[in-house]
Amino acid sequence: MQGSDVATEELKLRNQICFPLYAASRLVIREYKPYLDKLGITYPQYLALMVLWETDGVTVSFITDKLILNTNTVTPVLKRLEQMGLVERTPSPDDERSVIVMLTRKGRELERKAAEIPLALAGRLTEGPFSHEELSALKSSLDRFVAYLKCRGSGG
Amino acid sequence: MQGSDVATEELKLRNQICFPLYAASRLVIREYKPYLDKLGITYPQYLALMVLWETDGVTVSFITDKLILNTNTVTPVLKRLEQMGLVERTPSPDDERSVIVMLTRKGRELERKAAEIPLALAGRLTEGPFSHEELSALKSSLDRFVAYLKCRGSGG
DNA sequence: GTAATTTATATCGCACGCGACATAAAACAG
DNA sequence: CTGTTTTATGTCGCGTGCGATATAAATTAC
Repeated sequence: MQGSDVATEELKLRNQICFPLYAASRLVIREYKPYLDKLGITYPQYLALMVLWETDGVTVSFITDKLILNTNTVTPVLKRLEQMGLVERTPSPDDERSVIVMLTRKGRELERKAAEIPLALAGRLTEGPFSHEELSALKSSLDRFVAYLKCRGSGG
Repeated sequence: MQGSDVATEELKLRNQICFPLYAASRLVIREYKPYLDKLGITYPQYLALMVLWETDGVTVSFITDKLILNTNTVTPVLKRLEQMGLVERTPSPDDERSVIVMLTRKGRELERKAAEIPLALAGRLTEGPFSHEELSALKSSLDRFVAYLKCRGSGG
């Protein structure tokens, strides 16, 4: 009977990890919202811009790989960023199938305005009851979690 | 200069916690998909049903509180579950504003079919390079994370 | 008791997120 | 070189997720 209880507990534990992940993800994005609103962008748009701020002039598939998202999600995001005048999309001369995404001057300027965001978010977390060690361990586990689950999508 | 570096590192750490959360959430939901497809339901629909499997005959706001979602998200989910014949929505006799959500026989029967899901997901995680301690610590941190951020939404 | 306010739920619009499918260019097979 | 396959990107449809707003019932103010 006791062995069964332990198994049940482990089952509960692993089952319940999924909902906290789902809830935490939405809640943290909600923390970003007031700062992103000031820039007039959404969180996925911010993610795409962060990729470009680190490496400008990359293909769509480079961005989908970094964000672990499909083309059918990233393409509309990039089109909206283009409509806002933050990026430009041009076919690659090397491979006409590929599309090169480049920041405009306006897109590069937004990086400076966005610099306050990680500062502000870090402040919000240090206000809370989280030690540096706990956040470090959390990030480390999440990174391994993502690395493990990532490859199970398109063949691994 | 070194003090500044430490600050920069902390900033990076806390900034980068958000993306792993976002990615992990989507990737874990993707792991659920094949099992939920067999039941013909989505992950948010599964969450709503889990609330009802634990406590049947509750109000819409009870479900929104449990799932930390707004009415404008939960109502369409419940209407789809109603269209599938899994739940029934009836105005509360006590308070005509409230809507009581009850499982149908079909909705209760689905619980047994869904029992394999946590088993299967637990299997997938134990296959991976995650110790019981790590998963336990991850869940613990996420729960505190959610509890901390939850109250900052509608007044705390 | 009537008016103003709060509360529970729902509607609307927009932006994802993704499965299924389409299209066009590159690579490959013969 | 021509036909097939693969690859990169895009379109379409559906189901969230949420801000803004609507509606109706309960509560409160007076």
